[in-house]
Amino acid sequence: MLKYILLGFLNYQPMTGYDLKRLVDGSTAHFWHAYHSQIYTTLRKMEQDGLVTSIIDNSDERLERRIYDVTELGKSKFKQWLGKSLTELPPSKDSLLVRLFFSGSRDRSSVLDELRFQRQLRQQQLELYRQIKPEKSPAESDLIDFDREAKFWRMTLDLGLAYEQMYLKWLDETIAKIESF
Amino acid sequence: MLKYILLGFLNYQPMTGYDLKRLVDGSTAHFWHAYHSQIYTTLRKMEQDGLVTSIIDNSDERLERRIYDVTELGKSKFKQWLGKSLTELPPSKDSLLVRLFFSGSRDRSSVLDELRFQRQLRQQQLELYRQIKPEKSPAESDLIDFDREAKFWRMTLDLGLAYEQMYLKWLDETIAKIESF
DNA sequence: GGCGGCATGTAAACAGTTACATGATTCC
DNA sequence: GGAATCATGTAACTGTTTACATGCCGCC
Repeated sequence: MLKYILLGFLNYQPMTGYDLKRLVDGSTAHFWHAYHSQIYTTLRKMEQDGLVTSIIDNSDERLERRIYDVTELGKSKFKQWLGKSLTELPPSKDSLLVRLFFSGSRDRSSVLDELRFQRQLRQQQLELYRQIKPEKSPAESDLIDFDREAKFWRMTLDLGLAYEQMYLKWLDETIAKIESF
Repeated sequence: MLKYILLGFLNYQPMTGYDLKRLVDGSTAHFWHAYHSQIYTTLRKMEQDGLVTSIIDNSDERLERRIYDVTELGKSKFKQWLGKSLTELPPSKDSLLVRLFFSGSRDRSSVLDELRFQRQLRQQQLELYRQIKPEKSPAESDLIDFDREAKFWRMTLDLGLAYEQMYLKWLDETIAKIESF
């Protein structure tokens, strides 16, 4: 999956691993995050597979930057991937729910502390989403063609917002339930 | 993570890999799914690590069933894990959103087809959740102590229901938006 | 002088997925 | 007779995470 995210961004412009990391953090991280280590190794793998090429930029003298660009093969594989619709629900994984599921034997206060802390984090995440303006940029404004692109970005952000609000509501209800046990 | 789910279930009763697979499918799969292959290999790994023991049951003659039971070490590791609260938001991954994010270059009809199909799947998932009654059982009713346990199970199910409803609403809105481009 | 951020990567471990494999029983 | 489900597992691969590693620059 990460492979396609990187191809997707490289379609806009050649970039370094670090640029890609920032783009991912500023946009797709909310529904697909990646560590820098994975980005660098995936780029190397993609180069071996002929999906991207890289050149070393020494213009800065003291720092070597490897700039990646997508190849024709990369472009076609990306389009191929976009062309094949998902036919299943993406599986979701939520370790908080796993923990709650098995919390029958835990102290009430311990469970409540955990849920209240998650509530804080969700609230912060919601504020963060609210500050994002897709009209302006996904961290690197001028890279991307913002007619159609921004609309799709906006839609994914809308789900993020709805998700956090739903989650907060559920946390509040769940905390209240446990308090009244 | 799967390790703790398996320990959690084995705390109720000794079981085979297949029993665990069914329990997972009938309860935690909505927030943490696992393939049978992973369950079997994880159980072997856990046995090596001393978290569980297994005995081979030949009572059936034609079929060898390996029955796993949690050890004291397994029980204590499980409690230790439950004791350490999550301090971060569990990362979420949703490949549909990745695809939508990069759908600026796609045909409108292709995106719409994909979203409409996801809508169907989400609707089915919602119906499925609505049929689940935690009061009755998580597939194997008599295994579990259903005072406190069922309440926590119910809470995770509530999130599943809220999630599907939120997702359906977002899909409807998003489909409408794309239709009106 | 120390800290944080920029910028790059590798290595090892762990987790998860897909494919292969077998054989019995039950339902149509 | 064939398909589906029960029931068990292994092997190979892919993907992800954590830890290790380095060195510069700018700020306080």
